[in-house]
Amino acid sequence: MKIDINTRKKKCSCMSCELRNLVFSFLEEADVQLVCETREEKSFAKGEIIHHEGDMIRDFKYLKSGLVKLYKTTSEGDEQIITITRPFEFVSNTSIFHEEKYRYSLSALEDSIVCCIRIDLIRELILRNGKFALNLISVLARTSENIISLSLEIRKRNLAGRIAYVLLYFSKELYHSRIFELPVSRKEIADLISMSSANVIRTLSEFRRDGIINSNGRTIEIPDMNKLEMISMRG
Amino acid sequence: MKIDINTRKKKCSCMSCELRNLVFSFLEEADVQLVCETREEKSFAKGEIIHHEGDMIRDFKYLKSGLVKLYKTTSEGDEQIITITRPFEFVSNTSIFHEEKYRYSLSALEDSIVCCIRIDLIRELILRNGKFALNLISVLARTSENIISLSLEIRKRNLAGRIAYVLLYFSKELYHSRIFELPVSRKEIADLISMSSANVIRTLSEFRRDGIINSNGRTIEIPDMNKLEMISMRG
DNA sequence: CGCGGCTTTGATGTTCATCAAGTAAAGTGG
DNA sequence: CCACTTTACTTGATGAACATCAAAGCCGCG
Repeated sequence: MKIDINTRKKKCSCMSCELRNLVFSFLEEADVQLVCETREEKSFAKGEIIHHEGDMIRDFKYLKSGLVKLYKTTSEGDEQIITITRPFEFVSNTSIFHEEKYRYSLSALEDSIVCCIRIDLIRELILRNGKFALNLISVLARTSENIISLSLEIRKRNLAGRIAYVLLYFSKELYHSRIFELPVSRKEIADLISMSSANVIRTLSEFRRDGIINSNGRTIEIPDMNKLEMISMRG
Repeated sequence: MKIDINTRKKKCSCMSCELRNLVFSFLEEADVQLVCETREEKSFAKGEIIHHEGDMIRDFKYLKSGLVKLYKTTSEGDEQIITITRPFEFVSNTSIFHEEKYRYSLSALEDSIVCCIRIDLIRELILRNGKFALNLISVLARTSENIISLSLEIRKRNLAGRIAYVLLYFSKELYHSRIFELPVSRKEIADLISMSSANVIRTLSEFRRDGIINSNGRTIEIPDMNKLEMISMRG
């Protein structure tokens, strides 16, 4: 599905937005109105970059729909993927409150809609609404904790364990299904778990040969969760 | 230096505390007084555990002096060190605002003093003081970003690069000196960079043989920063 | 002074990266 | 729409990097 550049900015009602409960649950009606009027909703097609590391931070962004990856490009030019997240889990790069520029890049793995609210407005709301501030701290903390936790889970495993972990993550956390379409290339899995793409492919092939998964291109089926969980645990 | 258990709780004036500027710069005098009256200052000897993962969270903690490590114990029983920090950089595990129990353990690498403020009081201050909240968000975000950044720096390097990076971190960030005492065992370095302790030792020996460092037990001297930086960059 | 933990070094084998070569798939331009 | 180009994927072979195991020395502590 291609997205026309003219549809980049559109409006809907914030009052009924399902995400209002996540971040803006403690705002009064008037403030919700204020947010609603000044915000911009932007659509990004699969593969598009939402922001680059080094870009000036102007907006507080959260994901309304789609799937994104947060990543950093090393000086050698390869990507380190920090996290892959969906709406309701992802809010924003936490550096927005203490830095001028983004540390990490963000791009869309699926067609995505991002809601952008001026960071100045968020600051203002924090200043005058304690409940909003307290809730926001909690949401931001959760986002960071998820990233840290993911990194710990990955770094303690070997190649097979990492891949099993990632497949289970996609299956259980993102798609809630035993069958799903991988939203990423083999290379991107490699960039997420810090292994070579050749070995990611090899391991997926071995899983297929051993009946741990059925796969066809990016379609993955997990016939027996327990087997994969065993590999994830002992790897 | 041994610390008597009776000195665990002591008081000093918060008004003049150098850390007031970091976290409590936007409190009014009366609130600083309130914090000062209810807080507890606890001393921990080198090696003591400040809290275990799984402990109930009651306090907002920050480090007044000393050096601590934040870590997680895996189901196999080995430690993954998340970060090693000093005062002025470290504030607290960010899970305090959205979880009941600590996710990670914290222990003292050097004799340390931790200032403990009831989390309820911090919440109250957030609710009624927007500037305090905004500043706190910024400090918490910085803490998380440092952890994420460290993990990215480590995971993109090989063994020698990781060790060079860690030595430079100790030298430049923690001790601001070309000569310093390692605050951690070889095994703890291994737990920080996710490598085996035997290979950490081997690499340090090689660095010594090659004149990259001079070392005697835990004393490390870096005769030529550039050499180590070269290894850190290309590794 | 003897015990246990940390450190050190060597030998061995496993794991993983790299290189290369080929195939499939997907976009691109005429 | 087809030929072309590019990118993603796949597999095997090779070697480098790293873990593991083992034995010995050192040090601090009770």
